[in-house]
Amino acid sequence: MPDLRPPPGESTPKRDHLIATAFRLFYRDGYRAVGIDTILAEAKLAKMTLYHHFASKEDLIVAVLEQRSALVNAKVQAILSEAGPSPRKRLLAYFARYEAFFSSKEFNGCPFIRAVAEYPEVHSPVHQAVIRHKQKDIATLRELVSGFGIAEPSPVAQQIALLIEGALVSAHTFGNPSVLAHARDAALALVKASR
Amino acid sequence: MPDLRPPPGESTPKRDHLIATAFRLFYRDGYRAVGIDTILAEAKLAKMTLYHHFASKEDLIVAVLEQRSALVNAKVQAILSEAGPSPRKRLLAYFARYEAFFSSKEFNGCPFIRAVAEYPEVHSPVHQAVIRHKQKDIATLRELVSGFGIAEPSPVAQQIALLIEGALVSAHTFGNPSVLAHARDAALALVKASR
DNA sequence: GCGCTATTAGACCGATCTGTCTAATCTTGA
DNA sequence: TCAAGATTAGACAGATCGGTCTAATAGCGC
Repeated sequence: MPDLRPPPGESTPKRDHLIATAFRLFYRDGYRAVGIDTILAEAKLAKMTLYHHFASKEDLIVAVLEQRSALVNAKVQAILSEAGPSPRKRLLAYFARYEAFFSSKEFNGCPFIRAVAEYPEVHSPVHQAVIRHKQKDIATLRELVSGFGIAEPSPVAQQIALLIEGALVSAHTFGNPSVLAHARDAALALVKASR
Repeated sequence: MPDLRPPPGESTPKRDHLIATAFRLFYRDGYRAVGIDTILAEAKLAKMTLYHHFASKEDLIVAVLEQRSALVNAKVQAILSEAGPSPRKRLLAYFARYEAFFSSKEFNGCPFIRAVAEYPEVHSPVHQAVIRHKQKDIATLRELVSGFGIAEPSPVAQQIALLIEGALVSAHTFGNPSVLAHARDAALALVKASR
């Protein structure tokens, strides 16, 4: 009878399906624009199933972002590990992944940046989930940059992070994935200039 | 009796007050998160006054963005004209303006980027208004960069535009205005590298 | 087979949403 | 002075929102 909520983050088929469906709709239309009824209709699940796995819509959004973050990080690490040891090749592989993302027909900007736009307060759990993800992003970039043997990799990693954030936003705004090439060129120039 | 809508864009006191109030609330909480009833209560205006001046909430949002775009452009042009002819000083003045913006207590990211996040479809009138604004932004940057006598100013202007977009997003995400310094340093490095 | 839990469909709640309508009032220029 | 347009307050509509609740059912370990 208790119908207690299972421990958060534990993967179950229904929960995963809910998260996947929610992400697709949130990413296409926006977090506030999509109601839970729409998600449930699309996922063909009952309302109580959602509230069995998640405390609230906001809680679902956080879970969506965390799952997405894990997925993205795993993909990036896989790509980097098969890119070999050359720092230049690794950086280019990193950019090549974004190129594929930008050119996919589902591309609709960065789901994390859009979440911050809709939950602007820094203390919001949604905003905090984005911060956690973007911090990992920067850590990866710092590791990438330090491969070049630069004395202080952090500032350069920060700069490249800005270029990528800008490219994500700009590609979405203009509906044009080609801006990523500018980000890549600038990143290579910055690495070269700091050696 | 007809109560026809006045020509769009024509400035009247009530209309201006409505736009100013709407911008403040939209920028603080988000476009979908703020209802028209909230705006009207804050502006102390009646509902029919809003629908006398604007066809819909979306129409109001477009007007808000257009007014903001005009305001920002005027401010930038004023700052550039008092910065004198030195291209380096002009670029630094341009960045200094962002620094003031980032550090203001009202700073909550870029209202245009946040509008695109909430109206992701490129054909949406809101999205289109953002595109118009960002195109002017890039034109200003191109003019700024061409002052350095670079052979092809466009790519460099594009790269700096990405850095600024990234800084806007990143400062909001992390609640930390200091990222702008990284953008400025990278911009200077890119200009230097392309000469 | 039994019993526990997850899941189901859907009614229901109170709040909120955008937008329309009315009817009275204020403002202002001819 | 008077008529036309602008503005008012607020009721109202119809839809949707997130979330709760019930009662029946489905699935599964023992």
